[in-house]
Amino acid sequence: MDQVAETCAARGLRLTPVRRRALEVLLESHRAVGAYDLLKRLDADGLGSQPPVAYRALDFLVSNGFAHKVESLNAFVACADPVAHADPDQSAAFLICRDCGTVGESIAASHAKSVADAASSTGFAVETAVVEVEGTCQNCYNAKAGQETP
Amino acid sequence: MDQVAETCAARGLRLTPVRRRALEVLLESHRAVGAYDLLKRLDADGLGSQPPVAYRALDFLVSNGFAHKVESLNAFVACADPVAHADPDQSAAFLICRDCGTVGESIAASHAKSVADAASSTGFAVETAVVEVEGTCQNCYNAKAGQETP
DNA sequence: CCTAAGTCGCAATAGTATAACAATTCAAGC
DNA sequence: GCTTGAATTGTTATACTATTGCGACTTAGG
Repeated sequence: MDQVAETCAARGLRLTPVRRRALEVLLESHRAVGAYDLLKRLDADGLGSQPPVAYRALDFLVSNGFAHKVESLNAFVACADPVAHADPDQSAAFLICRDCGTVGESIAASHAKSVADAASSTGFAVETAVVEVEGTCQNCYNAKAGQETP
Repeated sequence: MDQVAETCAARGLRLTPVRRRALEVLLESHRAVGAYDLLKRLDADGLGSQPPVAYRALDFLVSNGFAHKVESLNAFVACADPVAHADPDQSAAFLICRDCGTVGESIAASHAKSVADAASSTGFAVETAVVEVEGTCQNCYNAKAGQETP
């Protein structure tokens, strides 16, 4: 959060109350947040109640690399390392747990990059790469294994 | 198309008129097709006019590995090789051109697989992997290069 | 036959996202 | 301070994507 504030200052971006609060919400919930869930939170804080409020804040965060959209959930997460993703619209890779809903940005860069490289080598000019893996995280997997015939 | 018909017969799946026509539409347009675009086509053929008609057909095609959903477009494409994707919900990788809209299933298997493997090695139980690269395909890239200062 | 699973037709509704435009705020230069 | 232009916000309306629920019907298998 402080990182982001600094980055904004450095780049002359305006981290307005709505945008700041939106990022806080994403950071607090370690899962993907839908635009309308975010909107509820913003509305509760008196920061606006109409869809464009949420979408504009999210657009800002995403296009400046502070958050990502998880396409397969139609939802958004805070970026794990805003500084590394200095470039807007940079690629990331996500592990999405279907049981607990957490979204990890773990295997990230290397694989997103290798995919992008492979695409480039076929003459395709890459703009963004989306890599999303859905399944069960280790915690939930263990938990389920423990439950069977208890 | 014939392949799919055979596969359905072999697996005891019912390739009904709506489903067959839906697959034809996907195959004919070498781009991603939205559910409502598909619905228009089906309606024109008197095969139904309500959203569930399209979504049910698409569900059938996707869950049997005859088509894929392109998450970043909220649209669907026919699977390039239905037989290879014998497993339902199998992974694929797409190259999506922002200029001409074509969706290629090119760099596919190897990368989707390596991503899935990497996830597995961290203890994550993979169910599906989504790999989508957006950018400009070679054709469009060359076309644009030719256009500059004509 | 008959029955159970799968499919279809239809109506309603839920969820996601954008367009358009007026009003306001802000930072910077004069 | 004042002006000006760009960015941001407020608001309304609307478009697009997707699912739920239920009753009717078809179909394969007993």
